[in-house]
Amino acid sequence: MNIEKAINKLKEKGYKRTKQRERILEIFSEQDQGYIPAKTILKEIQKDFPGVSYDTIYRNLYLLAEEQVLESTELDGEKHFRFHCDTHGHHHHFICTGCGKTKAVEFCPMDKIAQSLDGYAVDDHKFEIYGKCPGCL
Amino acid sequence: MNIEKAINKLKEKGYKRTKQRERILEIFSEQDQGYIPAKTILKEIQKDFPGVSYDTIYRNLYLLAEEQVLESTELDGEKHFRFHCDTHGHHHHFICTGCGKTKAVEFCPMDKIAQSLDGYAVDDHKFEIYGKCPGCL
DNA sequence: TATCTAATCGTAACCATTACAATTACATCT
DNA sequence: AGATGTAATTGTAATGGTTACGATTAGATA
Repeated sequence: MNIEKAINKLKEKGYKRTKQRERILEIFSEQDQGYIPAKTILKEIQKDFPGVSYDTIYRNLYLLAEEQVLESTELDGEKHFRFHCDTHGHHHHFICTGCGKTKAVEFCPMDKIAQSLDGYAVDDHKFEIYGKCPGCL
Repeated sequence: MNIEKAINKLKEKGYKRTKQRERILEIFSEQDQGYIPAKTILKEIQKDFPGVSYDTIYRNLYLLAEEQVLESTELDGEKHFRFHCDTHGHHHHFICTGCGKTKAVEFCPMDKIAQSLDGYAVDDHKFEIYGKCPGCL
């Protein structure tokens, strides 16, 4: 997902192109190796837009996640975001607790357990693996 | 895991038996169907110990989790706890977003993906399924 | 350019969690 | 039972991420 594509996706829904929003997308495209905490996004944007507010950061991150441009997870009580991986199908992530970088894991356990949840309505699931990547070992 | 067993486990490590700690364990044994938020534990204990402090609740919950008496997870940015399931082997949970009750899922995806993480050190993993249980549907 | 509305800013509130000094309670030993 | 050592609790405040909102600004469209 490149920036223009994302901006256009928003445009179609009536959302405007703003410098701040563009910058947020830039940050993710510059470093799309792993999940980034909201705090880090804020700090990064402040370099260009010193007066940027929390409202702007969170509103945009949540909007982008809503629109499937980003995907999010919660690590250590902080919300983290990364570009949504739409290059391949549904999958999960190994997340390095050292550097935050992720590695795709092309396996979804849901296929294996569907029948064991008869009578239950499954809305969502989370499968994440935590550890150290080769670079951090 | 009954209360006495848990208390003894702590005793062996030099931790003392206190009324508050006992009450915490009681609460979990009274309602061991699902994850309980820390906030709820606090409220419940306050009925018996009006002056109980945050420190006491969190210290005990974390201690009990550390000692494998409880297990914990984070839902909606809040820490939740439940009795540790030691009656059967390693497994995961379906968690009802309506009532919080859980259902054990006897399948761990880690077995299937071990080989795909060569060179990575896996420390932990999380697999949770969210939805509505039959009772909440 | 006028207008409409989304978006941002500045700031404060919110809320779960964490921290800590002072006090109290538990367990053990004599 | 009383003294002692240490864990545990209390009371309260700080922390930190997130959320909220009125006032202002800036895209987009005609």
